[in-house]
Amino acid sequence: MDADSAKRRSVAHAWNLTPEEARGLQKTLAERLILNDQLGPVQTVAGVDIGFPRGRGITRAAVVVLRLDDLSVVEQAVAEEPTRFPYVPGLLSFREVPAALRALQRLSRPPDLLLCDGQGTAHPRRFGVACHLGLLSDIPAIGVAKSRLLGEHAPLAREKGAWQPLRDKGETIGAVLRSRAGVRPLYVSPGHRVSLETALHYTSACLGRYRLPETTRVADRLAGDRSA
DNA sequence: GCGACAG
DNA sequence: ATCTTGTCGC
Repeated sequence: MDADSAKRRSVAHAWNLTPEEARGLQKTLAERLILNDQLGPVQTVAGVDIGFPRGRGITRAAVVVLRLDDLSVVEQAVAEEPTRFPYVPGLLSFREVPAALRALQRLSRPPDLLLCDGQGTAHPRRFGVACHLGLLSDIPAIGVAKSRLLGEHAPLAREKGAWQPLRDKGETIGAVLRSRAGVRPLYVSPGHRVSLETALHYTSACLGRYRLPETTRVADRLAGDRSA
């Protein structure tokens, strides 16, 4: 094999996985997902985001827990780890999940719901980062991505709250949601223990004055450079 | 073979 | 994701 593929394989080896094996694992794990509502009363929602400070080879995961009723911050946690997997479209979770799980474990109490930065089922094998993190942590999870990985949808009305199903190969894999009038839509999809309808409901409930949910905005800052 | 491609 | 200031547009 050439030098590049050799390097990718060695990095992936930290997970004992080649990209091909990772795809196979996604298909296996996807069978265990719960895609209907199996969650209790939601009082706290956690925003999860990952950052890569100055390309220094480390992955920083930030988790911020907010109260659903007033979106005030309850608790936050950060975890850093050496980056052990390259960015490969469709395999994002293998890069972000390890640090995210560690940050979650540092919370004094698990949140009732996870709002992840990235896709849930709106993924080639229906197993985006929100599915991976939700399944491994066993916490209901929703994927809220800033851009599209795959799928098509009908034209979206310009006003806030407008949404359309996101489809791929004849199935609905998520939805595009206009979080603010005229802005680029959000790509919302179930991660684990949540239906699409419920995913849209809680994503809308976390919206404040900006395009992105407050949960991910706060987590963004923590995962960013100048903090921690 | 030629694009597309979460973060 | 990250590199980075001012600038075009509503």
